[in-house]
Amino acid sequence: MTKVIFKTKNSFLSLLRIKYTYTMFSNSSKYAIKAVLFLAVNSSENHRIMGKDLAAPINVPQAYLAKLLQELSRGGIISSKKGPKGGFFLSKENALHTLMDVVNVIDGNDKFNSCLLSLEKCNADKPCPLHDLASPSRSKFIQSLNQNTIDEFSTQIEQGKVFLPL
Amino acid sequence: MTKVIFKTKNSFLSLLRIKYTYTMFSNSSKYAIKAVLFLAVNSSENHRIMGKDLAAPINVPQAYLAKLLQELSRGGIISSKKGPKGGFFLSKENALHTLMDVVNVIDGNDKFNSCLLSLEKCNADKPCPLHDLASPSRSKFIQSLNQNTIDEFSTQIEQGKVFLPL
DNA sequence: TCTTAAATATGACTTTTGTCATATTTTAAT
DNA sequence: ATTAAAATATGACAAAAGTCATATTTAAGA
Ligand code: FES
Ligand code: FES
Repeated sequence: MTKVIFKTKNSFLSLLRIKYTYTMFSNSSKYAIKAVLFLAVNSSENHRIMGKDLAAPINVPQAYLAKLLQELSRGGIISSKKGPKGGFFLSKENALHTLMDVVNVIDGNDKFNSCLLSLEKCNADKPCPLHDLASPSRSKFIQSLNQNTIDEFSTQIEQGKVFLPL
Repeated sequence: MTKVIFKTKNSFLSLLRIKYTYTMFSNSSKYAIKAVLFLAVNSSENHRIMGKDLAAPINVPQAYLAKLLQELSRGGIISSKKGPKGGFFLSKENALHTLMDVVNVIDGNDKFNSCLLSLEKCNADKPCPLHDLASPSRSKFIQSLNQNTIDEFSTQIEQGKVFLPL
């Protein structure tokens, strides 16, 4: 028997969210990336966006997002202005960061550099059984997380080549 | 100031283990995969291996591994025999399972089929900004998790093409 | 049959991650 | 100056993942 308790609107909504999938990103990082990219496309120095207006379009719990935005702001990934007419935005310099910078701020550094199975560094000379299956593409993926700027991603979005997910 | 308390030998050892890296596998799944592959190479119907003799060579905490082995056994991924001279082993049929079967038993099903960023299914028609970077290789990887049998992996290990990590 | 060696079941506990709420600080506008 | 609207700091709490320990069950061998 499944027991469900409805406490608040948010906890109800969270039932609809799919959690904990194997994507190498923590939920927090995913949320943060979505927020940053949304800001990249929709905000600017003089068009700031409030936390609560950001939460809905990217489908992230408002209170949780608030916390993430604060971490991103502290980490220099996004900019903000307090008070009335305040909000969050991406400066030109902010947009030069990479997505790896985003996850480093949210989840800490050095999460991507080890073997799929072992505790050692991934090593082509003594590959684990999954190395050849995963490693070439994996390192390419990690490389673009490290190299492509947020600005580049937002250009792709503006050109309609890729889409910002809910 | 870092405060470290040494409680037991195992909790000391666990300090040496690298935890929580972004590899799409949970620690439990990684441990389970290592255990299964080790059994595939080193055990047979009439050469069973005890839990405690398995823990050391694959560098997994003994008590934790015990629990995983029990789940794997219940899930039909590995075989076991109780009592003196008992232990764990892989039958011929066991070895026909895939690594995806292993992680399904340990972490539950349907962990691999969603977009890196969104809650929707990954969708080539409306790709998220990371889709093209990750998806082609990712689906190939997932496909071989689903198709290659444990037997095939163990052959590769026996041929010295790949190695079982600590 | 008794003893002993093994897996099994069960669950307590810890750490990490995810979630939500609230008091404080800053600043624009009146 | 005062007010109100925003971010910020802080932390309580919940859920999931990881870790460890112990009592029970099964079966081999004396
Ligand atoms: S050695 Fe395991 S992924 Fe490279
Ligand atoms: S749409 Fe996001 S990974 Fe495919």
